[in-house]
Amino acid sequence: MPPTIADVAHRAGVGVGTVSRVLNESPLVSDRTRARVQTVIKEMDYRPSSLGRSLSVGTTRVLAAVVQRMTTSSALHRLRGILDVASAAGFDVILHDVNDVDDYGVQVRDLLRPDRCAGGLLVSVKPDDEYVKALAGDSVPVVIIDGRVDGLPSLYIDDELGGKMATEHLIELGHERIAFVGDWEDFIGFRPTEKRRSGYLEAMSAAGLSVSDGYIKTGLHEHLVTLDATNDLLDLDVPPSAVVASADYHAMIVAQAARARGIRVPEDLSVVGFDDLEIAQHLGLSTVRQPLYESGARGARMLLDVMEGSASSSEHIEMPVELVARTSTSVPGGTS
Amino acid sequence: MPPTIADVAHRAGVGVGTVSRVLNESPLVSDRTRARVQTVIKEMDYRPSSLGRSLSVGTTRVLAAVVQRMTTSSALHRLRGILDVASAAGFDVILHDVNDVDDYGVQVRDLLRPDRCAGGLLVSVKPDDEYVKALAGDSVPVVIIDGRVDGLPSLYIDDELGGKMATEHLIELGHERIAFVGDWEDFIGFRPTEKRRSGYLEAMSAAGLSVSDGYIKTGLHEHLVTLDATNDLLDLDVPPSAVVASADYHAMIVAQAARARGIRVPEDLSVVGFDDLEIAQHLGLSTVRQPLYESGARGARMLLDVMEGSASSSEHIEMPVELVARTSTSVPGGTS
DNA sequence: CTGTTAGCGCCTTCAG
DNA sequence: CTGAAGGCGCTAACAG
Repeated sequence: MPPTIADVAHRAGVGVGTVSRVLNESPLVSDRTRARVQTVIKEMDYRPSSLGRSLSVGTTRVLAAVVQRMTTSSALHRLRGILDVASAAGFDVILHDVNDVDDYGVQVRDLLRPDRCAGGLLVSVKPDDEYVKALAGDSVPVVIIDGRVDGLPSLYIDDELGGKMATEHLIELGHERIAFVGDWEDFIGFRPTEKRRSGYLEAMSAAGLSVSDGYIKTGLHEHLVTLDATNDLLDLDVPPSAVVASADYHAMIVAQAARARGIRVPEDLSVVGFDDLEIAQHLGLSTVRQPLYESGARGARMLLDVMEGSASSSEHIEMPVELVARTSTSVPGGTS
Repeated sequence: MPPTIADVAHRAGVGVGTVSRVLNESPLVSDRTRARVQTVIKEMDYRPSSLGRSLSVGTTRVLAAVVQRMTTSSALHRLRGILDVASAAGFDVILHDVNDVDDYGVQVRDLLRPDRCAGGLLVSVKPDDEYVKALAGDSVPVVIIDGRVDGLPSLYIDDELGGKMATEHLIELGHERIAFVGDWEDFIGFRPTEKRRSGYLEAMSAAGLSVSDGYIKTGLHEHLVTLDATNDLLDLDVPPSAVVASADYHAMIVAQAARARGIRVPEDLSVVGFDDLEIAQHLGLSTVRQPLYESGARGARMLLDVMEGSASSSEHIEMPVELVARTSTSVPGGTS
């Protein structure tokens, strides 16, 4: 129903080739005809069909972003970064939420084909080995955001370092009884929580601190009810004086659980999160910041580069993490 | 580079028409040939090009979701609902974040065309009047999620009622000094905050309660620093004993601001939010729940219906709001 | 039942 | 500089 290039050509009294040329800003058009064609285009409110164009040139003007169980705000922030640069570059972005453990490989492989998109962003999603190898096949270029896989351009942070920084912050404040609460809600991801926990353990042992029994509460998202986990912690004979949470989301809940029992934060319990969501700042939550929006934006830019061949197809970029001390942590006993 | 339908036809020793027929499950194919073709398809790992198909049938297998400044978790939850049903129906979804006040009309109009998608979901985005009229043009069908516009199928809630319910909850608990804190971060939306505030005012006056000077803090997102707003409130000679926030996000900050000055929640200050985000439950936040995920899912389903003509193109559906009382509200002075 | 053919809308040679 | 024609991958209408 919308006008086609032929309609425009007809009305302007030129051939479709000419219209196509003015559309693509080819210099091979006289100013006169160009002007005439452009006028007609305005008149008819003509917009070239992206479908026709894509089929013809063999490449789409869309990027695909694959996320998993998009429940977290961190995914949202990354997404914004992606959308902003994609949009600025004139690309649409298809958002795909993988929620089936079993055939996500198929889902992703089917999505990442030249007829659906020109490139893919795997956000916190780890392609299975088969897929990584098959990438040589008919897949479009891909970059990993929030994860690292050999052979694929990736953007990631040092989760272990992050966990260590959070813990060291507490140690420096004088804490000795430090617990760890976290989940690994990701089922096809990189399990950052495990690495953060390693960092925690490392920092503890480096400081000669021991981790008491029951001081580590981890589990699947659905099973780890952070509230309960925190209560368990607080019920111990020797409860922790501080806890490092694997994410701001959990840190918020830990703090709430504590306050609900009359335990003050940070006076009686210090809490550190991870991510530095927008809300963290408003809640005064101490946390390990990772560049969320930036990782999305930079990842998208990287993909664009790879797509046009101006970037190596196997760059690995580590984004910085940084401790942000706010008011949810203090020396044991309060008063900082 | 990927195999085409012609390749398959050739290898299977049949015509492209036949391959197309088995692809589309036409009954007009003998079991024998069908089997042979399918075998070849597997062998070659052939997948039909969505591009070719779309161009041919004249309609895409993609939905477009338009959001504005996707910063809130509520948008995220709605999005999940959309993705789930779209994906189940075999549709891709393009996510478009409008972030330019000026030409969002153009952006949206260009996006909502048959060559880019088969239907559009405007999430908390209000199409300008021009656009609504122009919908008769070459636009694809559209449904509004989280808003109501005449002439377009819409899904919405009664924001005024919600604001009223939140306020009445507080009133029933015995509060008389109730403040309102909210923002209207949306620049092209339906300004739900205004309606919620109206509901608040209505409830107050219905109860014969007066709203003191300075008890209403509203403004643009960037300018309304909730933390400051709360402090202003608490600095008043006669500070409120309760506040209704226009969203859980702000409620969380209000509560934090209070606690930071040693004001207990809910003993010294009751706080009600709006939305019932996933985190609200874990924080014990009393709030007015609106069905976020459901609105996305149902909106998408509705769009699918409209697209296949099985639904009136101008249905209005009001989703229910519900007060969820938790532990951030109590009678003035605490206890209970 | 099945092969062939004509488009779908656009870009890109290839002659003029 | 510009018009005409071929082809992108697929579906649908048409002969067999």
